Amino acid sequence: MDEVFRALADGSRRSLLDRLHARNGQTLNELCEGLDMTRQAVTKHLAILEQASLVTTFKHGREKLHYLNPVPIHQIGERWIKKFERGKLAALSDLKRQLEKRDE
Amino acid sequence: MDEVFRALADGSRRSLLDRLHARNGQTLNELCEGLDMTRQAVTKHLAILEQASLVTTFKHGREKLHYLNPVPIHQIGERWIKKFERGKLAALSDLKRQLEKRDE
DNA sequence: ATAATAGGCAACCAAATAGTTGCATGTCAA
DNA sequence: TTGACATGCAACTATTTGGTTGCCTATTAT
Repeated sequence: MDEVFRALADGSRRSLLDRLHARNGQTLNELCEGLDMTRQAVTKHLAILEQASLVTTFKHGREKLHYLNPVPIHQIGERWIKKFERGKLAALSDLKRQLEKRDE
Repeated sequence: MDEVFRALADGSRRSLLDRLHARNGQTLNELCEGLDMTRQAVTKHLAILEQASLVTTFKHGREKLHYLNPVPIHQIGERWIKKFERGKLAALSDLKRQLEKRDE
């Protein structure tokens, strides 16, 4: 879980995930296109995404194909976001109360 | 959005959010209790959470009260996680297909 | 008034991060 | 078979990050 959060912390990596979400199974070079970064930098980002199991790769000849693994993102939604969704209204009313108290 | 992801990347910060989720409106010293970190380190983490609008603070005398702001977490769920939720099944079947192809 | 308490500020440090360049390897096509 | 293409590996660098220590300020309680 920690690795997933760390992987998602970087905007370049999130946009790589976006690209794969738009078109799954791209090669490294395809993923590099239009990015203001060297291929090696992209490789490193993809390695971090792979370590976090957000991306899975397959070798096809001399090409490396990158596929999105949707499971970890789903888990963050289920195990983390939803937990804070419960108690959201209570937290909001706590905040509101304090904001009003401030103006007394 | 970027600041929120960055803030969530650190485990100590996520556990501070957990603590506030368990009991809202804690002081700095309360949030420090039991943590293997100096008060100043905690202060820095809280500052990052505050910058990302995940936490809002109010001064009450010499104490500083910390309140959870549930909105950014909710937004990540809505704007980010849900986006990948759509297409999740397609991505999973892409993955499965490639895994099977590997064993040919 | 003064001591204790709650927190703030700034300088410093080590390790991690995001990026680079240069070169090597493996695969495909002419 | 040889050149072009796709990717891998390693060393190096600058910046960011997570943490520390030391001291200062503001508020409360005795």
